[in-house]
Amino acid sequence: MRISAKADYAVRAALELAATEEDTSVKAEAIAAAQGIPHKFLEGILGDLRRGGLVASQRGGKGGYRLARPADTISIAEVIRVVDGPLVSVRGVRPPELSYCGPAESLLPLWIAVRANVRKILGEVTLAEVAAAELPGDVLGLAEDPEAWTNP
Amino acid sequence: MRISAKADYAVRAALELAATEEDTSVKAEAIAAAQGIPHKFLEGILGDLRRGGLVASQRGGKGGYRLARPADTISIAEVIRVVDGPLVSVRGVRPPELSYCGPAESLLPLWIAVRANVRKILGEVTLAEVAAAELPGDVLGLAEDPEAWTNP
DNA sequence: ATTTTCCCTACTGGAAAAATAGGGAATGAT
DNA sequence: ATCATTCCCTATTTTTCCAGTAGGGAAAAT
Repeated sequence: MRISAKADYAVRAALELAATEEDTSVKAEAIAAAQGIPHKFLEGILGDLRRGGLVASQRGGKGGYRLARPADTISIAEVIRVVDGPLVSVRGVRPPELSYCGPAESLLPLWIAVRANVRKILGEVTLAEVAAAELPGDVLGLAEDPEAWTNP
Repeated sequence: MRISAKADYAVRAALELAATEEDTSVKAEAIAAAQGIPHKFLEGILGDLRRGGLVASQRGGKGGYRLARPADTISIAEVIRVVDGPLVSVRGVRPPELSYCGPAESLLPLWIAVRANVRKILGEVTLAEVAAAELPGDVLGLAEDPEAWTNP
């Protein structure tokens, strides 16, 4: 299960915007520099976010990007979906479109359960919370377990 | 977050073996036919599983594959790790190797939490449970929620 | 008018995923 | 001993998608 560079970059860019005062715009170049993201690649991502209705843009001298909605109303899941499509997929298709037979039949509910669990986390955490380093209690609980940081 | 064809195939192949009586071997071709997996591709995957110590093989006329350990001691996570490496990665690297700065700093514990949650499910569910269509209670609970089956 | 910045299209290089091909080595049956 | 079967290994192909690049056009401010 791999999270793409695009999704990672998109979330980080959105976090930079979330950390800015409302109604001030940030230039793509500034975001790129702050987060170490290739400038032109980031421009494409910001375009996706704009078309997805998550950010607004302004051209010209004092131009730049800002969030289209308050940071505490945008979940991490939303950001990822806008740039990457479905949050979880198996062989490129969404779990509900899969069909298994024989002893593999219960694999479908298993993938569904995994997806539900991922959704629960990424869907409840907002840009505001991550930017302020104030993750919800249940998420913090998971992340604080030292076991969660060990490798295999 | 995408689960590869290889991981999906590997789990399904392992489930076919789990559904067989112990100490009887199944030919690669039979598994391929039962699950609709390209034969030669599957042979490579079975080779990985063997080198990973999850299946044993036998050549010749009555040859084939069987699980190297009881099906209730092999988790889905183990199968995926053997063929695909790390269960969860961001831009190809494991979460603990990542480093974020500025407002993105709390992104790391978030990915860790996601990974912990995925591990909890795929690490506790065994081949025996899936093959017998008897998922653990907590997993079933997640999968039974109708909300979990809706698309976005 | 000029500078700045977003915006759009195309495209490229490369890696990884998915699958194929062909033959060598072990095993069991005849 | 021979033969069919099946796993085993290496290499190659084909495809797809990811990540990044390039160049210029359109809007806005100064």
